[in-house]
Amino acid sequence: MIRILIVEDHPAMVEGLRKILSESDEITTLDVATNASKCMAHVKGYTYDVILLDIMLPGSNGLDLCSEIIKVNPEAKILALSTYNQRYYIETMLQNGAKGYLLKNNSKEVILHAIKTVHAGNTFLCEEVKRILRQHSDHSLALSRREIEVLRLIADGLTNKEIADKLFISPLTVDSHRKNLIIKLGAKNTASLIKIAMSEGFVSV
Amino acid sequence: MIRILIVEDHPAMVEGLRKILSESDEITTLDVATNASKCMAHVKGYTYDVILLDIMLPGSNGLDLCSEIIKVNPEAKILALSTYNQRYYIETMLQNGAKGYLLKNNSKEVILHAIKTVHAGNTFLCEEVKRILRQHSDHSLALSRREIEVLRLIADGLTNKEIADKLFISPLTVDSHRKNLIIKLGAKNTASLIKIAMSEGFVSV
DNA sequence: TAAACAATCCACGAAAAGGGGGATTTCATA
DNA sequence: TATGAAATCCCCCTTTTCGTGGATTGTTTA
Repeated sequence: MIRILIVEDHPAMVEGLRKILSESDEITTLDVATNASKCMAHVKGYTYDVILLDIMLPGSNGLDLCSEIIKVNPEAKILALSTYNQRYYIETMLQNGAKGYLLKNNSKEVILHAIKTVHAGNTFLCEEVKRILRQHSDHSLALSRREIEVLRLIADGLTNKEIADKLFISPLTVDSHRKNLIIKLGAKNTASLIKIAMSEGFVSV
Repeated sequence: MIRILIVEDHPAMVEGLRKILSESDEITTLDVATNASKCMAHVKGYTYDVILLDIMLPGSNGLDLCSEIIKVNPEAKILALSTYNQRYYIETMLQNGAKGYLLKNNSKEVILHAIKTVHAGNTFLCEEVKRILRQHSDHSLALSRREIEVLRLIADGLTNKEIADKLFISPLTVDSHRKNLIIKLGAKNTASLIKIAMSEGFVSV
């Protein structure tokens, strides 16, 4: 029996998952957590076979929560389940230790198959996610830590000078980062840079 | 018996809604549509008591679909059901004829109550949506048609001159729109303008 | 019908960003 | 230990945006 923890804050979604999971006699939904702290409380008290983890949670996000869970239990088999198909989310989730990434528009069959795959110790990515990861895997989309930091400050409306003051570096350095960001994300200027950054999930709404 | 059409493309969500609705003996789920064209086919062939309409649909969006449905049946009682709490979505949905707006994080009780309220001919907005509509209702967030048009072109990386050429107006006019947009949305510059615009839903990802 | 708003256009100067270079240091890792 | 990437800093010149002010012509609508 595969024992599941569902981490999800939409009641209707929880009902649906419960229903779908109950149709398989290999799977049982043991617990449901509707936010990060409840999730951690469950994870600290019990070892689940698979954790179904949503990305958007009230007051926190699944990306950080994933790291937290892995810190407590490095063996945890986390399957991300999200509406969001942003590349950054997918990559960060996998970097943070998730064993799979599943979009919510998948059928019940795919959902069940994903859970079984992850439980068996393998990685599961749904088709659309695979496609997204293939896309521009050539044109270097990998942003450095500092670049992401600068990017978010730009999105908040700070100028090169203001960012420089905040990070204790030269405005010229910030300008270099900005130019590199524009090139890396294939933007035309700062405006489209922000649009792309948000589409990819680097900057959250 | 309140006859429902669910327009939603996440199988698990559909299952959950079916389950929740089936718990009320006043409500029955007659049909499910997973995209806009299937929805229109259903709406043209039958008159539902309430239509539960998701905003994010494959290849189209609930905003336009709402107008389409109202065009076919001006009496349709549409209840928007969405993850998205962007002000623009809420306002546009209501302008386009929806009778209610419900966020997916609401409990089954609220969902059932919303359906009954809309069916009874009243408007239903969940608490968070009411709160969002109250916020900055003072500071004029209403953008004109032209402003939204210009805003989206700015987000795509076009300069004032390029936008001017595209819209057959003077670059100075575009500049005026840009400045007004920055003031109206309370941005510091174009970068933060785009971030806010996307957060509010004026520009989609 | 007057007021309010949308959409258009303008001027001037300051500030910021963009384009195209180049360079050094540090740090991880292959 | 050499290679490469990340992070830092620099120059020159052009283009674009920003901040301040305006003004006119329509079209709703209270």
